[in-house]
Amino acid sequence: MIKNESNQVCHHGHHCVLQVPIFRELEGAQIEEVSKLIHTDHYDRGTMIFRPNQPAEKLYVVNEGQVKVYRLSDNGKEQLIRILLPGDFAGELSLVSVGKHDHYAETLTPSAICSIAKSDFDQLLVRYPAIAMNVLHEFARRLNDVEKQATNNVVERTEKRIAKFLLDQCPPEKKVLTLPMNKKLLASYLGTTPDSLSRVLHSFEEQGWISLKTNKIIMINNLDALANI
Amino acid sequence: MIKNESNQVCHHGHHCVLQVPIFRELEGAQIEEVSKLIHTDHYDRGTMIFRPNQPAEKLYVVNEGQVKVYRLSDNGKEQLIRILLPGDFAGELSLVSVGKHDHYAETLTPSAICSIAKSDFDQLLVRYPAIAMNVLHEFARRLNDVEKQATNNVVERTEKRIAKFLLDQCPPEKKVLTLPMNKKLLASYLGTTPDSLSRVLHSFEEQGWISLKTNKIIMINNLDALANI
DNA sequence: CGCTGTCTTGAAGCGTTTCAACACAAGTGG
DNA sequence: CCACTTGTGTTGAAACGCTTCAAGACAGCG
Repeated sequence: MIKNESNQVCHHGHHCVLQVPIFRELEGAQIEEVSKLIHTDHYDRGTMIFRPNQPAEKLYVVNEGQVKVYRLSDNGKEQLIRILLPGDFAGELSLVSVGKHDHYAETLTPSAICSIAKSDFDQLLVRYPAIAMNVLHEFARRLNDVEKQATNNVVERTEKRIAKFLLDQCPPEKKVLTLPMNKKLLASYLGTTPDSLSRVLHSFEEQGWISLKTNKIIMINNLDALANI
Repeated sequence: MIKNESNQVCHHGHHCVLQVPIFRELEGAQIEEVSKLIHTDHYDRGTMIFRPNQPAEKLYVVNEGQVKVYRLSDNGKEQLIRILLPGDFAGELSLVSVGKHDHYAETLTPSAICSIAKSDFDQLLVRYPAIAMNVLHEFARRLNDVEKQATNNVVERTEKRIAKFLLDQCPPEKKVLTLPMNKKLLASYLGTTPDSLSRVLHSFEEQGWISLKTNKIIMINNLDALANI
């Protein structure tokens, strides 16, 4: 058992596999087998896991830490696609014939990341239908999320997108939320600029709907007002 | 064999199954089995296949025709998610636990659509890993498409998005493209308004980069100019 | 403590939408 | 087959929302 810089605990061997949701149904000897195919690496903060035009030959599963997946537009802007948390995976392009990544994956914190070669993973899927089903469900969930966000970003005003995000993130009954990333990234995720995001948040605060506690902690005072923007 | 209003041919029974890409590896008795679980319906133009808040209990596969899948934003705007062509499927939410649709699916032309109950489909996936793999690949491909378009819509200017779309649609060597939908829908797909789309297309024409032949046929005269906007 | 990067704030500018009015195309019924 | 109807496409002028840029405040981290 190892402790890395981010104070998260990492188990080697079998437990790595068990922690990953898509492998949750495995038992006994199966775990042994799967474990042999998986390789876990530890990365410092700010490490590039893969970049565009690199051959996509592995599937990556985040075990600990956070990884940002983003794209660079022609005009050089960074557009955040999503933040991977433990259990999330990336590199799904390696599952299809198009063999090149077209986005970046970069660690935000020190991270432990499992990787499986495409060929090995293909065999696992055939051998253990339960894994394939888990992956399928995860894909369906993500497909829905992305489609939802895509339409949102295009159709709704910036103010509304931000309000919606706050409501989504706000845990029920708690009314206090911690932003999962800094505001520069959040702005990119919401399809706006840090400048506009800052302006909107402060205007919400002026109206008394929220209170900005620290840079990453926000208190919601008026859920209804935010919902009705 | 039946001919419907759109002059497309529909085979009943086994052939319906064979036409669907995700079932392409099936043979002989397997086709028999799968065919029993699939029900094919014919719909007129403008029929709603499913709508939000309806329980999602079936997976739909388009056999013939076109189906538009869209969402309605709070402010009532229709945002096109995608157009389903023969072989494409919808209702993937029925694969995950969240049991409600949150978008609309409506036929654009007279269509033949296969449906499979969620429970039956689940069994098929477990029984025939090849089907699961096909679905997985299709999901990965779509996930990538949607993510790409989502970032595009947010980061790039309207002009550039439209130019990119034209280039994407333009068949290599042919330089003539037929729009897959009318301009109202296309505008929604590209995250803009019919007004703006019209303006941009006509400005492209004024510069000599394209020629608007009919409402749905466009000739590309200068690929490089469009690519370098 | 001082450096570096992030966050904030104002003023100016630009792209895009909106609205209304008209042209046009497609589909319907006499 | 033509006139009618309905919906889609076009065009201009005005208004709006958002980004941009620059400059300063602040926070995090060595």
